[in-house]
Amino acid sequence: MSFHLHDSLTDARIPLPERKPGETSLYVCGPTVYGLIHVGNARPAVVFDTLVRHLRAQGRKVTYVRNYTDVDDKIIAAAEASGEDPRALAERFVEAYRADIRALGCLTPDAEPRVSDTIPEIVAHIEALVAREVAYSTPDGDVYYDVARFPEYGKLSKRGALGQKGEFGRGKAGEGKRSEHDFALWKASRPGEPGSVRWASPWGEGRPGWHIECSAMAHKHLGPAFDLHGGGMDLKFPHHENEIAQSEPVHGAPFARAWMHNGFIELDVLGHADFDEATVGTIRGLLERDPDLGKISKSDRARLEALQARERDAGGLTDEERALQALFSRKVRFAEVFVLRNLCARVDPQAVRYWILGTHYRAPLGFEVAERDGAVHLPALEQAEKRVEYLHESYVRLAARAALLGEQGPAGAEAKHFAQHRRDFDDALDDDLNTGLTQEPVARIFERANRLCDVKKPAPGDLRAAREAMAHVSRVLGVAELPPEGFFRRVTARRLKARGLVEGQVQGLVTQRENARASKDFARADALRAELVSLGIEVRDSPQGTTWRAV
RNA sequence: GGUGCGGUAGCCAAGUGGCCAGGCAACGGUUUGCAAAACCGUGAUACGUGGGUUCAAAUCCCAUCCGCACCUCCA
Repeated sequence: MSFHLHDSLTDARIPLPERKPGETSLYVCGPTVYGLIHVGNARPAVVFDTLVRHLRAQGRKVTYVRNYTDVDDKIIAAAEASGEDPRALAERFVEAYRADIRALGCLTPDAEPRVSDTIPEIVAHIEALVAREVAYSTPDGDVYYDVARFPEYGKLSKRGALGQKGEFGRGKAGEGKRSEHDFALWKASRPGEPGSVRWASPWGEGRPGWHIECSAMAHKHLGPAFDLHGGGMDLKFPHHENEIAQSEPVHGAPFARAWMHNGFIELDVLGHADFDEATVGTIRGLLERDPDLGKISKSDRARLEALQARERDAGGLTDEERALQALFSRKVRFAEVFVLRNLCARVDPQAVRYWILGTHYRAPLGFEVAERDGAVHLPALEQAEKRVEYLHESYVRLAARAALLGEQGPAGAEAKHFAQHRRDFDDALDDDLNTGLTQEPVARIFERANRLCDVKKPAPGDLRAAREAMAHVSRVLGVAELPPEGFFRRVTARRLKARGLVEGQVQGLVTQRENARASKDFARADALRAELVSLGIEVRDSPQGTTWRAV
C-alpha cells in the first residue's frame, strides 16, 4: 500500500500528491505566539509530526515547514497588558512552544519561518495582488483583499457563492472595506504601537494582516505550489480559505494540492464532575439559556471571584449563584490542566502524545477530567501513561535479552511475524494516518517480544527482528523512542513527589526488606512490602535482584 | 440559517456488506517463598432511535434524536 489521505478540499480519499516523485512538501500552520499553548494546540503538532515521521520511514524525502505567527493583534494586546515589547513577548513564547512540543517528541521542522523575517516577501506578495486588482488600498493605509474578485472563494470551506444563502459569516463592512467579506492584507499602524511592529510599505507604515503571512511563507519555502497543507479544523475558514484566495491569483496555480485538517480536543465541563444532581440540573438550565457559559473563557476566574466575594459579603448565595460558582470553579481548574505545561506536570508528555495518537486525527478527542473528592483525575491520560510504561519496560527487557544472547545469527520462526506486524503497522498509517489502527500491530509486536524473552534459547535473528520492529514503531509514533532511563526517572520523580516521598526513604525500606528476605524472615518481608504498597510503591523481585517502581 | 465532525460493550477506540479489531479495567491460570511484571485464557444479545434494501447491515438508503465545532482573527 502507499499513503492515501482524506483531502479536505475535495472531501475525497486521494493518493499522496507528489509534485516530485518520492518527495513531499508540507506546510503546517503553527501557533500565534502570545501565550503558553494548551493541549489543543499540541494536537496538530503531534499529528503532523507523526505524518512526517511515517513518510520519512517509508523512504520519502519530506520538506516540513511550520511557521510562527509572531506579529499579530493578540500579541500586541498581550504585550500592552504586560508592558513588554511585542516582539520580545513573541520570542519568549516561541521558546516556550519549542520546549513544550519537544517534550512531546516533535521533531524540529525543516524550516520555522516567522512573520517578522518574511516582511519583504509579504509586501511583495501584496503588491502583486494589488497589481492584479484583487486587492485595494484605502486612504487610511490599509490594504484589503477583494473577495468578489476571486470566483472560487469558498471552495475549501464549501460555503456557496457570495450573495447566496449560507454565505460567509458576519464580517462588518465599512472602514474602507468594499465588502463585509474582504479581509485585511496590510494594517496601517495605529498610534502608540511600538516600533518593533511597524514596517515601511508602499501604503505607509504598518504590519501584515492575519492570513497573508502563511501564503508568503509557504511560497518562500516551498514554491508557488506544494503538496500538502495542514492545520486545525477551525483554520479551514477563514484562514485557509484566504490563503488560497491570496495565492492562486498571483501564481495562477493551485496553492496546496491537498489539505489535511485535524479535529478538536473537546472539553465537557459537566461530564465526570462530582456535582450533586440539583447543581447539575441548575447548570443545565443556565446552559440552555446561555450556551457560551459552557465554554472556557478568560473571565471565568474573575466571575468566580466576584461570586466568592458576594458570598462573603451577603452571607450566602441563591441556588443559581451557587451552581454558577461550582461551574466557574470547575472551569478554572479545567483551564489550568488544559495548559500543556500544567498537564505534563500531571502525566508524562509521552503519555499525552500516545493519547493524542490513540484517536484518528480527524475525529474529535474528548478531554476527560474527572473529579473525585475535589481531586482531579485524567482517566484517559493515566491509561495512556500505563501503556507507555509497558512499551518502555518491554523494550528494556528485550534489549537486555538481546545484549546477553546476541543478535547475530539466523532467524527462527518469529522473525516473519514481526515483519508482518510491521507491515500491518505501516499499512495502518498509510491509510490516512490511522494511528488508532496501529494499536493492534503494536500490541502484537510487544506481546510477541515479551514472549520471546521467556524463551530459553531464542534465535538471535528473532531477537533482532523483535528489537527492530519495536524500534520502528517507536520511532514512527515518536513514543518510547529515546533511552528509557529518562522516562522512568521522570515518572518516578513525579510520582514520589506527588506522594511526598523521597527516593532514599523508599530505597531504605526496600533494602530492609531485601535483608529480611535474605534471612528468610518472610513475615517481616511481607510486612515491609505491605508498607511500601501503602505508600504507592510496587516491589519486584527477580533473580537479578529487587527493583521497585512508584505507581 | 450555512458547513463539518461524531454517537460502537464498564471506559477509551478501529472498523463503509459476510471472518478476529486493539487497549484499559474485571475474572481465571502459568510463574513466584508471597507478590509485582510478563505471558496464556475468559468474557458481554457493542454498534443513538425507527423504518427500508439485501441471502447477509455497525457498514447502503430514508427518517429522526443527541453531542461537539467552525461561520473575520481560537489548533
